[in-house]
Amino acid sequence: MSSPAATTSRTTLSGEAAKAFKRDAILVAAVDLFVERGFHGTAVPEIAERAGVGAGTIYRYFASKEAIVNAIYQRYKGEIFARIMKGFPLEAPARQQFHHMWQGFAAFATAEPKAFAFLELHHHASYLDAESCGVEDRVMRLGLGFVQAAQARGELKAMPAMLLISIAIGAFNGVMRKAWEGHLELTPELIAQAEQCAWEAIRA
Amino acid sequence: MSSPAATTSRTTLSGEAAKAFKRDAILVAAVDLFVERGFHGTAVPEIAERAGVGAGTIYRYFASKEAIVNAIYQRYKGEIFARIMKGFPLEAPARQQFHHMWQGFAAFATAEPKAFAFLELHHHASYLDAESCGVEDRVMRLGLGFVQAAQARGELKAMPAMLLISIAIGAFNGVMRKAWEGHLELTPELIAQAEQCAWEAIRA
DNA sequence: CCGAACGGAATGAACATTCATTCCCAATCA
DNA sequence: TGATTGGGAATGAATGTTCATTCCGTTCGG
Repeated sequence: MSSPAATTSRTTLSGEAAKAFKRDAILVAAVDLFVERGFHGTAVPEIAERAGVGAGTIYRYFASKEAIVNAIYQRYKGEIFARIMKGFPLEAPARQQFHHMWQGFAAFATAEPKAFAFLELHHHASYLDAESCGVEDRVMRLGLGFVQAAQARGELKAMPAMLLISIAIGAFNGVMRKAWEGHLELTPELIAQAEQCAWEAIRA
Repeated sequence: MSSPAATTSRTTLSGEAAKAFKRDAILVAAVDLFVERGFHGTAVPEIAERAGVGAGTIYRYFASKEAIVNAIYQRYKGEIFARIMKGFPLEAPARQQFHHMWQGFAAFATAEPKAFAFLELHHHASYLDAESCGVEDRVMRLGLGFVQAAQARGELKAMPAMLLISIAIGAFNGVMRKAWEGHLELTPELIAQAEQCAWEAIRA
């Protein structure tokens, strides 16, 4: 991200790009394997092989296996958060805010199913560091605020805000999981139907 | 369960009981650790220590680490299935059937939170054998039948049956997860509120 | 006393990480 | 221009550790 006028005056751009590309290849390979076999079930040399690099190369980009899993977590959690925030209808009725969130999550889960599965499966795992957990916390606090505001306006059920959130997120995850397992085909129509169901679960 | 008039005519009850007890201790210890650290993250000697037996003893009761995880899966999946089937209101309206299922799941998840978390986390993992996956399939097929019957009666939304199931199960899991994380206190009232929400998600 | 059950050290395989070496390429020089 | 070279990047075999499983001397119930 930063471009320090470092040691060499005019750095080779192609070199920088190649570096970012390789780092990406490692992360993508790791996501695949972590989803398929879990963190402890995946060997670092396996990640290297799938990424098309040597085992030692991994350690030029990441300090440890844990650093990889945390980098993945923060990258995709950040990506999904940015997608939700972008164009969020701050002043709109709850139904519209809910629509924006649901479709945002669905767009992400459809575009990057592996990444979404990863975030699901590695939620609150012991190898996630404080930074990773902090990301999750901030997202949650933000959501709580919107739910409570909507409840005050009488647009959502008068139940614990956390309950409504857990039901909506849970319903979304449930649908995505069944789709991932091949029991459900993720068409735009199905996503819209699911959205309507979830809304009816939490609306006043 | 079965009492075959086997090899020894009158077997020593205390010995048999002690054996079952020790087997149980191993399974309970394994559930705890698998939930905390995952399958690959748990060492067999750790299981032995928590169960209060020697590492070698484990292999007198289970052929391998995989056999342990499958025994756990099948035991608790069977337990939860039996609980749901027991007294299921076969001829009642869908709302009542839903109530029975929701409360049955909730009773299980409250009584055995670790076991419920285990079933959640180890869903469709690569170390589950055909038998374990079969259990899951049969439960699902049964549920599908009830949902489709209720849809035919116009009591549930006219959407893909699998969608309604995934939303209801997902909502339940979402609530349990947040409770597990300490963000929600599982009182009977909260469970009832969640039930009402989930019902409104799927009812016609 | 006997045989089965037990415990825990022993074993061999697999793993995360390191490091001595090779490779690549851009800048330099003849 | 074409050969040379310096240094960062990449590599994969080597390392020390950890793990699932086995083995055998000991214990215990009957």
